[in-house]
Amino acid sequence: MSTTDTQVPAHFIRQIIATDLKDNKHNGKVVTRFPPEPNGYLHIGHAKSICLNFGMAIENNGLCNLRFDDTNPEKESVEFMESIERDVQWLGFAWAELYHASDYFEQLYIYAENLIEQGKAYVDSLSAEQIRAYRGTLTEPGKESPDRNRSIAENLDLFRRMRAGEFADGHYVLRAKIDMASPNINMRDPALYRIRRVHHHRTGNDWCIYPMYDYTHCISDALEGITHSLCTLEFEDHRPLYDWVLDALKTPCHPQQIEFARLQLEYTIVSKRKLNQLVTEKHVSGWDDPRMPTIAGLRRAGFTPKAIRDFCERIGITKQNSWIEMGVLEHCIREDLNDNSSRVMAVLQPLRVVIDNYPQDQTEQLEISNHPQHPELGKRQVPFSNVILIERDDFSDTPPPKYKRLVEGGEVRLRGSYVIKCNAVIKDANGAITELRCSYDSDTLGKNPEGRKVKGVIHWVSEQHALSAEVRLYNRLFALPQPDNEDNFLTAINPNSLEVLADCKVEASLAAALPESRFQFERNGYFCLDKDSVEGKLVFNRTVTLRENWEKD
RNA sequence: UGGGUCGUCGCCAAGCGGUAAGGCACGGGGUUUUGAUCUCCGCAUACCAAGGUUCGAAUCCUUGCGACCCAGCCA
Repeated sequence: MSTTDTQVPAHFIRQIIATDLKDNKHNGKVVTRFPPEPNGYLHIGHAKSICLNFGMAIENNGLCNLRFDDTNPEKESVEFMESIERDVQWLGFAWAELYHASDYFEQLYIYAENLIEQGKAYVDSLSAEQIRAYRGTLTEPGKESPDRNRSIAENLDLFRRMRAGEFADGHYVLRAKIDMASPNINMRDPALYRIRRVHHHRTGNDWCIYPMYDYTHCISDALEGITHSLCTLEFEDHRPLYDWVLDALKTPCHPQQIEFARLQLEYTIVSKRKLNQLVTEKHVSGWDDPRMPTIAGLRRAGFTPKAIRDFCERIGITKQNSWIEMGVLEHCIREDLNDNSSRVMAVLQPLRVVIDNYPQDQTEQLEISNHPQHPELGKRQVPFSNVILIERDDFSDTPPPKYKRLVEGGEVRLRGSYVIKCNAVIKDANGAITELRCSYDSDTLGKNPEGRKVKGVIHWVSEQHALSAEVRLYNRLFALPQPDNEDNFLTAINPNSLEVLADCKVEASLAAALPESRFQFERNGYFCLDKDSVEGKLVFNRTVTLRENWEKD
C-alpha cells in the first residue's frame, strides 16, 4: 500500500466483488448490467446506478450491458429508449452489449413450459381481485387457488392456448407454485405471465402474453452471464424469488443479486411517475427542463458528466436510507466548472455608466485572461469605451455596512480595466437611478492606484459592443426538502423556480459561443448557452451561483 | 401483530475486537483586480439505548427503541 493509492471508498459492493475475484467465484469475471425500463427519462438516481454498474465493470476489467426491461409495453416507448441511450453515453459510459428483455421472450416462454412440466407453475383462472383476496395479508397466510392442482398436461395446454391468443386479457395468468403461507408475500405464488393484447414497440403483435419482472429479470441476467446483479433496496424481498426461479431452471449461471439504497436528493423527486406528471401537466417545459433532476435536465442546465460522476462517487453506496443535501451536488459542479470554464463578463441587470473624461469615440481593446488560475486557457479582447453597463446591485446610494462596490463619491475597480469614481447620480422623476456619471483614472490599467486602496471590483460591458441576451435564473424546483412527504407533492413546488431576465448584456466574445458551452459569468455564477438561442438573442441558463461567503443583510 | 433491511458529527460515509478516516455544510485566519478560487485552523472522550463478554467493544452477545420496504395480472 502506497500513500498515493486512490482514495475511492471501499463500499460493500466493491468488497463483495473483490472477495469473489479472489475466490475465483465467476472465473475471475465481472459482468454487470444497467436495466432501465424505457418508461421515462433517466434521472440523477439512475446516474447512481449507472456509475455503480459501469464503474464496477471498468474497475475490474469486466463488462457492463445496457438492457431495456421492456416487459410492460403499455408504458414504454421508443422515445424513452433513445433518450436513455443518449444519456448513458453522455454520462461517459459505453455498454458492452445492448439488449432488451424482449430479446428473450421466446426463451422465457420455453423456460415457463419447463416450469410447468416440473409442476412448479400453473395456470390460474382467478381474477385479479380474487388473487388479491387469496393472497392473505402481511400477518395472515394466503389461501391456495382452486386451480393450484391442475394437471401438468392441462396447464401446458392452457398456457399454450394463452400464447395462441385463445383467451381474453386477464382471463388466465401463469403463476409459480411456491408457498401461499410464506411470510414473504412475494413467494405466495407470484404471477409469471399475464395476457395483454398490447402492441410492443419491438416485438409488435407477436405476443399477447407478457412475462412479469420477477420472472424476466433473473433469467435475463443469467442468459447474459451477469455475475453481480445490482439493484435497489425495494427488491430485497424479491431475492428469494430471483433465486427460486434460477434454482428451478437450468440457466447458464446464477447471478448474485445485491441491493443498495436508492438516491434521495433534497428538494427533488426521483419518481418517474411524478416526473412524468410534471411534464404532462406542464409544470416544467419538458423532460429536459433545467429544473428537472433528469440527466437531460441537468445537462441543459449546464452540469457536466464529470460532476455527476463525481457526485455519485462521493455519496457512497450503502444499504442505509439517506437524504443527500443539495450542497453536495452543487459543490461537485462548482468544483468542475471553477476549474474548467472560461470567465466572461455579463451584466444581468444593467445600469448605464458614462465616463465623462474618457474620449467619446474611442474604443480600447483590453486583453483579459480567460481564467485567473489557468493561463493556458488563453486571453481574449474585451472592448472598453466611454459608456459602459454595470450591475444595478453594484451601485448603492444607501450602502449597507462593509459594502465594497460603487457609491457616490467612491471608487471601484472595473475588472480587467480601470478604476472609476462616481461623481454624480442621475435619477428620473420617480427618483429611480437611471445613470451614473463617472471619471476614470488612466493610470490604473494593470496597476494599483497611487496612495489609496480600492477594494471593490465589479464586472461591466461596453454598451455599444455588448450583445443582448436572455438569462434564465433557475432555482430549486421544490420549496421543501422532501416534497414526497406532502400529501400532494405539487403543493411543494417552488413558485420562484425560474426568473427570466430578458434584457441582459454580455460581452462581445460570446458571439461565437456554441449551445451547451459553459462559462463563468464573473461574480454571478456558472451559465450554459441554451439551444433556444437565436441570431441576435443569446439564451443562457444558470447552472449554479458562485458561493457567497459574506453575510448579506 | 408476519417477513426483510438499516441505525457512527447538521448531511453523507470509513471502520470488520486494539482505543472514531474522509467529503459536504458550518465557524475563524491568510492570499486575491471575481465578496469566487486557493490556503491554514477548528468542528463526535463519542458510535440508537441498556445490560453483558473481554486486559480492551462502534465492532462480539442479550434485550429494548426507532426508521424504511413488502399485500400490482408495475418495474
